[in-house]
Amino acid sequence: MDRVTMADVAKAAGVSVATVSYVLSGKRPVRPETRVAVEAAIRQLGFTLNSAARSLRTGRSALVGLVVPDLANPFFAQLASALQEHVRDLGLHVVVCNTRADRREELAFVREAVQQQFAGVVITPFRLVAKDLKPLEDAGVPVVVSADIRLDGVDRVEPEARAAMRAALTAVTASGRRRIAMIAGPRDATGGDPRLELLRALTGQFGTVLPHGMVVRGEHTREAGAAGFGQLMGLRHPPDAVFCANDVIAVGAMGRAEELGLRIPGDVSLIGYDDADFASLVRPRLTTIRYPAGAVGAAAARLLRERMDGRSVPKTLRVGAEFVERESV
Amino acid sequence: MDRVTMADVAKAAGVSVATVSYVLSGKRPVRPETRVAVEAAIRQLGFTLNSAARSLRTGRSALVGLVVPDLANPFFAQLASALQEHVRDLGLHVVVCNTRADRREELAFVREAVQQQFAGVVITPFRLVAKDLKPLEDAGVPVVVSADIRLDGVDRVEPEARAAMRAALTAVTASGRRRIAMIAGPRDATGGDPRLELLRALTGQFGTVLPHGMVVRGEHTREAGAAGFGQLMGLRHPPDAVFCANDVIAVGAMGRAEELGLRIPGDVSLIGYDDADFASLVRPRLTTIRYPAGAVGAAAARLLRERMDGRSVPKTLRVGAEFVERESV
DNA sequence: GTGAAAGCGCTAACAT
DNA sequence: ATGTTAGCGCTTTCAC
Repeated sequence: MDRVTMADVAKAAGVSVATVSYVLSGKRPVRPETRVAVEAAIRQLGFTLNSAARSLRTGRSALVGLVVPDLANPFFAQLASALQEHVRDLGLHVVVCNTRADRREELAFVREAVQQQFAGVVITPFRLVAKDLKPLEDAGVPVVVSADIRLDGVDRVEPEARAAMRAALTAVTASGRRRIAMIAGPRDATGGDPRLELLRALTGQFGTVLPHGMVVRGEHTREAGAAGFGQLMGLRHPPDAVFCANDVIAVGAMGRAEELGLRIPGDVSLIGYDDADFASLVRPRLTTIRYPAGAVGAAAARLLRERMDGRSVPKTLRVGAEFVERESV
Repeated sequence: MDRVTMADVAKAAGVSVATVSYVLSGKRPVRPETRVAVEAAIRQLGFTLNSAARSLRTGRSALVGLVVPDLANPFFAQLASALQEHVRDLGLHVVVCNTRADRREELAFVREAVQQQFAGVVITPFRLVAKDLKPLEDAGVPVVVSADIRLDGVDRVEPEARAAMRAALTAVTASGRRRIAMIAGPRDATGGDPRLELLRALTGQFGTVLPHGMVVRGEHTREAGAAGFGQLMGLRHPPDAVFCANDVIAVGAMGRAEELGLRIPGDVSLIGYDDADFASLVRPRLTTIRYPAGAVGAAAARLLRERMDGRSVPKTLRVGAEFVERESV
């Protein structure tokens, strides 16, 4: 019981392999009766296309790489889920690449994507810069960068978070807080930390500032969140409101607050980012800026498809972020 | 700037393509100096293997499919992460398949795996039965089933949860609870619900029973957890301890308890399963049976590798589950 | 509207 | 220890 090939189908249907191929691809007209015969043969023999052969011939695989710093972070898990769902219709599969925020792993996956002739790559670069993505462009692999950093010449999906951040600041200052701080991502991350930049840009409008001493940095982990929060609270003049680069960090901070006997939001307000699903589960429920992973996945899929359909000018899609007020402010 | 092929490398190194291939694969001895020359040429030309060509030739791709009911469930996200990490060393990539517990999607992915000649498949079947996996075996694709259900003839990784469940029951009965209930998975899920069977088998030893009326069923979602809990609490004689088929369900139940004004564990004990990372985040902290996703991923990778190395008799690996006592009992 | 045939870049006999 | 070569199954040009 060997593999069924197009040749088998062709023989069974009394046509040439070329015709079988064209019936499948629709790339040239086929007489209805021929089509029917071929389709019958396909069904009868249980033929399925060999994608390795197709890839070899066309120079493109049916794989989309998803490169993220932490697949276990619910935000990225949901992104993976959504992306997969959306590229399925295009007959594509999602290959996940967990880089653990490590630059070498990111680079390794970029190389893999070229080697495997991926149909596309969706990446949230963490320590990669624009030119690291160059090999992909050179190889003609469509790239979508999902991050709120400015990167030229590539398709991007980024949050539209200004209004949400403003709303957050409004809520924070309305509850009398003035000493704003942030637990941001690592200094050496790609693009610094755009969420920090946004916060900084906006604080001025609220009669406050975000002095350097009020910004601590770390990885996007609970541990870093705890450490950062501890650091902040050890200051001579500790903050009364702490923004976090994402919800994972915020949850770490919340844990440390409890250990320190600090009440949230009584003693200090805490604001997350992403609205990961545990955000509404922790106590107090985390007030956060929702960046919908599902919508991001959908946007990335759209960008990818447009590229594959021939668009050649870079495009960026904005996904709306939204202030979600719960109990931590 | 065309793609660099083995032929280019061979020419540059002054050898044949076969030699280049053998240098790469190590499948036959090569003189050191030859090897060096080839490696130099590879580096210099920036050659990378075309995996489509290799796959076409060998009849095997470098892809491992991970088929799960819900990629957004932290347990499966971590499994994906761990699996990827472990198969990387084998030069394999992980293709994720989110089936949303839908039998048709599960079947579709099994077909895909055959068509794409996957190097292996790790699957947590939800509505698939043994014979649905047959096409994979026929195609010679190594399969690892990750589930606590008995399936013959395939490699499996399953939890060793008896002791943990006994510990849970001990804790529950020690706090005076006797009216045990369970929110289990759907009746039509593959293998029924083994976690329910385990609980049922053990309750007898604790001087209690698990009558049919005390078992409600639903999907592995928060909504189903909430609904199931509500149903249980609407009983004439409601339970004073509720086991859940996983943590997602438990969290749903916890939410409904709050809406109902029921205190946990004051009025009713709640026990989860998995120890997803939000389990320690909810309040009260969820007491649960930890099934370590990372270890499951590692075990699956090991099984896969052994198969690829030639083992032909099915094998099952057990991963220890552990009772984690927190605040909900 | 259909067919014949040339490869895509590898691997693995089968030589030597 | 190395080289030659057939062919994996498809897509697509060129011919009819």
